[in-house]
Amino acid sequence: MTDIDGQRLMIKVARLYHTHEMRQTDIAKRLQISQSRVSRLLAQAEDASIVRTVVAVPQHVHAELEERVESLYGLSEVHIVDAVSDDEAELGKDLAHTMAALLHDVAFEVNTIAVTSWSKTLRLMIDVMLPMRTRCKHVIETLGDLGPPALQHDTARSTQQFAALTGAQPVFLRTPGVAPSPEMKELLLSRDPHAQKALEMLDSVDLVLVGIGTDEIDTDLRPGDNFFTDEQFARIRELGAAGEVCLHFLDADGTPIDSELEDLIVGISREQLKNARHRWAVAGGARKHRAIRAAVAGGWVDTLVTDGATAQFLIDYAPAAPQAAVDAAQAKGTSRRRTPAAKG
Amino acid sequence: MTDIDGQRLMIKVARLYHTHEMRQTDIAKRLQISQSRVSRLLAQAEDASIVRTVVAVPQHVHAELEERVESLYGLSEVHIVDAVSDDEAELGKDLAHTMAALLHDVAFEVNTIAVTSWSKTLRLMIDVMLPMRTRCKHVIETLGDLGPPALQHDTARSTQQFAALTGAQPVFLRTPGVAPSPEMKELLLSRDPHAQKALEMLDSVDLVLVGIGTDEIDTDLRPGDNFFTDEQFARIRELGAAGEVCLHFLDADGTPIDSELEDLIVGISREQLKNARHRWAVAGGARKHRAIRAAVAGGWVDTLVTDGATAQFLIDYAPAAPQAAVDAAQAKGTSRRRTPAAKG
DNA sequence: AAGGCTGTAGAATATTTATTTGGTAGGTGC
DNA sequence: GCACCTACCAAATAAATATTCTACAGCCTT
Repeated sequence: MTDIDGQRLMIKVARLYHTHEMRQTDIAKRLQISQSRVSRLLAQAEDASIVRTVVAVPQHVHAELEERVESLYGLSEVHIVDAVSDDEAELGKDLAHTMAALLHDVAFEVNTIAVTSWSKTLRLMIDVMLPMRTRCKHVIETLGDLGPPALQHDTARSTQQFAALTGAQPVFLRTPGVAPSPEMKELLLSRDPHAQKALEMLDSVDLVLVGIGTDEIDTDLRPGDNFFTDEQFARIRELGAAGEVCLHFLDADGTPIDSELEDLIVGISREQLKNARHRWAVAGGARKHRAIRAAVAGGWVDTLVTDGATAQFLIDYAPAAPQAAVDAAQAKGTSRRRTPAAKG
Repeated sequence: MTDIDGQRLMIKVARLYHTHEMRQTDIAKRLQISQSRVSRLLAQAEDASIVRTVVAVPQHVHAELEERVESLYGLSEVHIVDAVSDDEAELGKDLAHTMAALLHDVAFEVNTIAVTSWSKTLRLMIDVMLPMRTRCKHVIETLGDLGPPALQHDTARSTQQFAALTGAQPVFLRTPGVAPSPEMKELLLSRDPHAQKALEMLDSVDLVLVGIGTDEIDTDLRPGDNFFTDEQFARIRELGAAGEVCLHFLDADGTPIDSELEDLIVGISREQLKNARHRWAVAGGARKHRAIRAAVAGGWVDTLVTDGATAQFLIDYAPAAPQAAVDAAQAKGTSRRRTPAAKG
């Protein structure tokens, strides 16, 4: 009682302040409490995310760039955030917020979402998301566990939270994401009906959210620590890897690279990925340019959230034959256009 | 150029302030501008609604009340705002914000929305809405013009803005909403192909947004001024009117009242209203209790946004035979449950 | 080219908000 | 009952933000 009562007060104060635009002192007077309490309640409300402020970038700001990338690579949507700086951390925040806003108003029906909580940007996105009212039933992880236990924990928590925010059931993949050997992979899976189920469910997802990785080992991950080793990375680079999507390595043009590494991954398969009705990626920053180009050129993604510099890179190094565009065009009609939405 | 450039700066500042949580002075230093300018840019961003703060009431706060109303009246969803006061103006604001938030994440596909911009609360809602990404094609007015030209203008502007916000095409009904006589109605319509088209389009709408009116004349409207006269209102009250939805008068239990007034209305018909896939109403306040009860008891609405006191009224005076519930139950399976969506 | 008009900027200042301080009331465990 | 919490207040103050005030740049007008 006392707790819900406190929450009531918090909401009331938040309402008076934000939607009725009253001053804190006036609210204090009206509710017979001190101004300091009003201030604190507002702070509480913020970090209980009862109050959330969104920065909605009006369309058209980058319309040109966006459309050029879209048509060059045959993407259905590109969203460019004009990053606040080149700093990776700050860029990440911007990307995350943009993706969150985007996700928040998907315009199509969604039953199943696959999410790569293993991506730093996507985890950040989940942290800044608001609850959404969807009909989503299941949120499935795209990959098994990677890296040290602390990271695994974070990842699981993010998946959990994402499910909570969408009102869906989380489906975890609590299995090593990279097995030491193909035999081990089979062995692990054979003993884990949950994982088997999860992998099966990845056959039909409406929306998959992925990050895009480079051909280098992530700083959060120790080589070999539940992940590929330095040697394996070296090997895959030799084979021409420019980046990866859900640990499927791609060459510079996005063609998937067949290697023994493929047989070690426990997670969404290439086919499953391509089968997903919508495939959204978020990634940016100079370090990832090549990888991003690979992912979009190969058609592994149909919606991209990135920064202006990356977009420019994509334009400068557009593929001669826009393979994905060809794919898309012959698959079905042609892609839907962006929502205008003006200002009054 | 200069304008879009200014906008860029505005957005950048908004980002730095809101998503990166920097102080104004730091932003000023970083961008080599004065703090006052930062403050002003932020203010600009607010009223260009590039920045919007939402107060999202967590679910469960009123879950009990809501569910009781839902089951007593067979509504698919009831949303209760804990109003900040009983004052009608303040209540209206709260209702409007809540409805806007709700609308912002509809979970179903929407092609056509019918909107009653003639309702004060709905106009307010439109003012506080953010742009939504939907697939909505058309936004149609549910009623012709009412009241003085100034009000007509506001209404048209609201419809226009609503369409812009949803990325849809507005379909206006620029015709008197109440004709002086049935003959005049026919005459007016026969000369107005636009209106005819609009009325036809109301045959299949996915979502209709309505207010709920009482059995008294609205203060914004002069009797007779493009509206019903005092006499007509007296007459319909005699016939037992408790309220109206889109000018269709209902008795205390929501049964529509047949009268000559029906033949004067230019707007969505009863049948069209009932045919709409989703019917959302927003209304509250003591003055409207009876009218709201009528509207929900008669099944004219399937989702209601209201205040706690009204909800309590609805419970206290629940219909003996929950007619709408019966309707709904036999029509199709049973209605979907609310989205939980928890907090991390 | 001078004079007015407008809009924008920064410096200074006023206002608002956040935090600290010191003190009281209620609750809890011992 | 007493020590020891916590939550709150009032008041004071620090910090942050909004709003002056003034200057000046651009641009008509004459």
